[in-house]
Amino acid sequence: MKAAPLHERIRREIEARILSGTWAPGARVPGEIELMAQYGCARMTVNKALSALAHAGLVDRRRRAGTFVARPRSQSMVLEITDLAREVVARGQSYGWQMQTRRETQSELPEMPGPVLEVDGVHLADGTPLAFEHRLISTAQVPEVLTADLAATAPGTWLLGHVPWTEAENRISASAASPALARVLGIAAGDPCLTVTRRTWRGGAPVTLVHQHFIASRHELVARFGAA
Amino acid sequence: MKAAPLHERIRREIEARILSGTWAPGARVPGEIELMAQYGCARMTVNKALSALAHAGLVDRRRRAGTFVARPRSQSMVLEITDLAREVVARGQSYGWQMQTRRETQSELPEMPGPVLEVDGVHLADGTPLAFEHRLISTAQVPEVLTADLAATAPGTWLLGHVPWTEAENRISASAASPALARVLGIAAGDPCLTVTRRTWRGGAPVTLVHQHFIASRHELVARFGAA
DNA sequence: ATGGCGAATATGTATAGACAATTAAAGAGG
DNA sequence: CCTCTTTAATTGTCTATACATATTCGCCAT
Repeated sequence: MKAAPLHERIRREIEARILSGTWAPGARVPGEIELMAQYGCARMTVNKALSALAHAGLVDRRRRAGTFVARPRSQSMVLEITDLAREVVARGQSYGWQMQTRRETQSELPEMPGPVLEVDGVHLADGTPLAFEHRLISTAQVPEVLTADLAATAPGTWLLGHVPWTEAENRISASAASPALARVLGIAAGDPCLTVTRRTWRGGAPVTLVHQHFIASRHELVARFGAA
Repeated sequence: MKAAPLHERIRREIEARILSGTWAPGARVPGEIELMAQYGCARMTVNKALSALAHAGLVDRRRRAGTFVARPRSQSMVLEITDLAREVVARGQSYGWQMQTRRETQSELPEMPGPVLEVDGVHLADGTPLAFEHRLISTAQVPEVLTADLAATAPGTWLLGHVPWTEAENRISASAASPALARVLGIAAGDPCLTVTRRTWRGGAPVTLVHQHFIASRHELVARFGAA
């Protein structure tokens, strides 16, 4: 067995009763004093357990009123957007990156104004195209990127190892491949593509804006949440 | 101003220094004793701040070694999969649900065996089709669903208000509409669709399995993370 | 009934101290 | 130079206590 800390044990036992439905949404959870007596420990210990549950959104806590099982609201899930290179390798395929264009320019886009490095390229899995990527990187925010060898390392991979982000936004959509996109990916025009548009900021300032167009038949995004 | 608790203030100040790049990934964060002296508070207080940062993945803590700024790994984002009805209404459109078939049956699917309620239907936004949904709900896990009026309330909405989940998985992909799907959605066969397949479990037992096919031009998924 | 007001109560925050667990680093021995 | 052992630094957990803060409840006056 494992010697789980007490606050962890308390947390898990309460969690189990909530998830099993023993304590229905809206039901009252025993107060800190009560649990403290029940487990024979200090209030700080049960407080830590209950605070963790509140942070996870499993319970609502209100002063004077008490602690209650939260009613499920939205399925907020963790979507792990890992590095594409890592993801491909994890699937047992070989990863490749083919940079096509790279130029420094001045962006006029309202969502990312100023000097940018613009990079286009194709991600390959086992030598065949997987996705086309068009990316802008703010050189004002990330001047070091100008010295990076983005022909050897995909920009996403490079950024992941060098720049932390504070805010990010992903938009996921589907579209039919344009003739130009189809040519680059080696598919037929009109074939469905999964498009991911990702913007990241650091402290309010835009860092990068990327469009990735995946060949629909070769890629899907998987988001998981919960116990392993 | 706000009267932020001390541990919150400490957390935010450290967080700011990490995100601004003042403290680079791998750099050492002052130890608890040092911060304790710096802020003139008890160790539990700085511990709470640092623990929160560790929980959020911003720092790594190792006994004897110290606390270090974590190097960014994967962009793990929170993808809010809200209820479709709510989402449509939030966009200022009217929401509608049109159930098409409903039958109790025995599922042979390995990922969801046993007795299930099978529901097909179309989600409407402003009266026009937005997505087709095919759903299985385990009646062993959720017997109450048999008495729910799923013609009036979309099954997703009903489930969200009645059943908590412990584990869930989303798969997001793109595909071309089959003739049958195109007919139901009122689009042309071959038009791109965004497909979301969601499975949820409660304590290891499957609760529901749903396929949602969105008309690509009318819907995209948005995932956000970070400060408002 | 109704609306305001005070008091009881549950949570939130913080302190000071103690011991346990982990493990990097220094030192001892070969 | 390498390996094993010891040491010590640092985080992890827990206690017992105290006061702060928000909010519900009931009392009281209207």
